[in-house]
Amino acid sequence: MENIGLRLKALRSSRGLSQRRLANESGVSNATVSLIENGRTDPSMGMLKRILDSLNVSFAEFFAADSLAENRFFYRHAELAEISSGPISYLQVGSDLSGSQLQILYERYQPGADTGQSMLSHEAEEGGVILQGRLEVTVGKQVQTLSAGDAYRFNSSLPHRFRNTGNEDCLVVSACTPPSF
Amino acid sequence: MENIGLRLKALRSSRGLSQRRLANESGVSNATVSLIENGRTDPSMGMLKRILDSLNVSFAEFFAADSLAENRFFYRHAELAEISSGPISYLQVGSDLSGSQLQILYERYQPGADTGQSMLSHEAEEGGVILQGRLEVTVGKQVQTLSAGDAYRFNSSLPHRFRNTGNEDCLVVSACTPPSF
DNA sequence: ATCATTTGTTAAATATTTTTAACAATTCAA
DNA sequence: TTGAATTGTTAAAAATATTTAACAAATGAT
Repeated sequence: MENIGLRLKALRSSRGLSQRRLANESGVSNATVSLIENGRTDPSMGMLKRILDSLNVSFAEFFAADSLAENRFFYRHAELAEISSGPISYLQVGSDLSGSQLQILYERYQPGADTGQSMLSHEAEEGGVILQGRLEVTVGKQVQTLSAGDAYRFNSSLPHRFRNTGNEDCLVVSACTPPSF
Repeated sequence: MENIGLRLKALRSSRGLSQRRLANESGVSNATVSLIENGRTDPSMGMLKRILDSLNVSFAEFFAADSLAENRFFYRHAELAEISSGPISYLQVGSDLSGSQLQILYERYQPGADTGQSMLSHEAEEGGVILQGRLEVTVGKQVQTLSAGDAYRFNSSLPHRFRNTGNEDCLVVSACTPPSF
């Protein structure tokens, strides 16, 4: 049950809980949590259920990530999938987009962060809304600096580039169809 | 874990398997299957997985029925839920219809099978298509004998009755909204 | 630095599940 | 009807999971 352990560990740490804290709230021992997470035991349904209950996660939700096509509707911020970090971090809504036509990202650009001038393009359509900071967006030969509340939208086949020209982090929510990476 | 046992039992019998047969193909003892089905034990995830594997059902699929609104879209014939057997057998598309407005059934009437003249009615709307055999349908004061390709449709508040007047099994696909049982 | 918490892990004791092996009840064939 | 095979169930034995209680390592506060 290696897989179950890994998934539980990810779920617990995404909520910022310690093994003991989770164990207490679940009514199981901390040893149980440890053994399950490390795949050193084959937990009973009852144990797993008690733990998932205290996390407000149903069996269905817990195992939903199994299906290739995801069937989850709601995601806590801590559950967003970090598909890239560094000067630009991308948090994706949903972890498995196979079979999906839509990709939604929560992006954070550190000051000076730049997607580069490579101007790479791909066959898709994308757009986004700026939440905080300043973002210089280049599409084709046009350049604009956007700030909180502004938005963009274009065909991804046009060369494009993003750059944080401000001195604070820039936050963006973007969407792309079909998913680009 | 009462609920899980019932679901497993439904799943197994819908495939026409005995406890021993399923146990052998899963590599567990028949006692385990019996204990789980009757809720007399709290099975380990490993045991449940071995059993579900041999049924070609993933955890995600098995627990998907947990969500009140089902999120499955496709059902193999062997997965239809047998909600009644005997002279008239009803196979339902989907096992949990709570929250759903539509019930779809695959019905088999043995020769002579009769829903009875009780003419009970309920507040709903229903209809169906005959696939094979002959079916005498009574609605209010009207009587018709339908055969393959024919169909029916009426408000369930009218008294109605179904009877197989032919000498071969009669197959019907019906729909009802809201679900009647 | 030091002490006190808190972290995750693990061995031994306990509790539970799982198997083995039997049982009665049913089904099928002759 | 009979015997043989299959059904689902269950008690006792065997195997395994869970808890208790300890440990070392990391963290935080004074």
